Amino acid sequence: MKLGKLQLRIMKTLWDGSPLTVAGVRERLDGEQLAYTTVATMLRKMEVRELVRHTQVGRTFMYEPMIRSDEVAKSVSDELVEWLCGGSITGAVSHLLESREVNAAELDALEALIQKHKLQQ
Amino acid sequence: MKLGKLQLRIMKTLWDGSPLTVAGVRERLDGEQLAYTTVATMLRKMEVRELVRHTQVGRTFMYEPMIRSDEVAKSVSDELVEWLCGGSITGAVSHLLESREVNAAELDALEALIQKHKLQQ
DNA sequence: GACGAAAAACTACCCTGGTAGTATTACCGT
DNA sequence: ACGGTAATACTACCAGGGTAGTTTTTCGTC
Repeated sequence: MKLGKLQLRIMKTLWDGSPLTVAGVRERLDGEQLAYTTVATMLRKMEVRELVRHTQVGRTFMYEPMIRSDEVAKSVSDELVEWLCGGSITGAVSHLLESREVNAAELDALEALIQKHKLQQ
Repeated sequence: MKLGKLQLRIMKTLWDGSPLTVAGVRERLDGEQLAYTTVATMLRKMEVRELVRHTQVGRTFMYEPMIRSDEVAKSVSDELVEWLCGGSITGAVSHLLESREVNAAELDALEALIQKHKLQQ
């Protein structure tokens, strides 16, 4: 999948509510304001890669996402897990836990999460 | 931090044991064989970015990593967690669990992992 | 029908990763 | 001292992300 930073920001904007015009995407984008043409150019490039598609209303393009956020989340987290520790989930989670502060409440939440998954099996 | 694919492969090679010559890195690299000059060029580029450094022995360069693997792991996983779910660890782990098959043994391992962290607090 | 605003199209750059060919340098063995 | 080998240096190229200016089209309004 492999999205750039701006591409992801745009996708998030579209996932948040679409279809949107270029101007609509631009004004809803988080962070610094970009030139209109920057957003338009990026959307065109993303359409070539089939990340988004547009339909025309009058002379205006309405953009919509063509991939779901969970697909991207999966592919990115797959990549990370592969990257970080050769595909082992426990390895990945271990890394996550080691490398930052996790308070007791979060640990409890994680425990509950695992219990839930155990039941589902 | 932001390493490319080849850059990561090279870093892993160096983390695995350094210093190494260009030839040493090349032959230890996983995956397909690359041209000698490709590896050398990449190492030079990486030195500019201070990912590696070299010392000279005779006319030969010995390369060493300048960043630790856990620094990279942290920065990458930070980015992912931010990316995926705005910084929530449980959210990230939830994504990991949802998006792939996790067997009972792994769930047990995860549980143990969390217990261990609970004790450490 | 002319004009202005807004939209898209086109074009141009820069940067970095990746890949590798060619040139140069330096050492070593005979 | 010379030739070969192996090392680095230099150069070039492609792709894709990111940024934005300029040009063209089109539509609505006076």
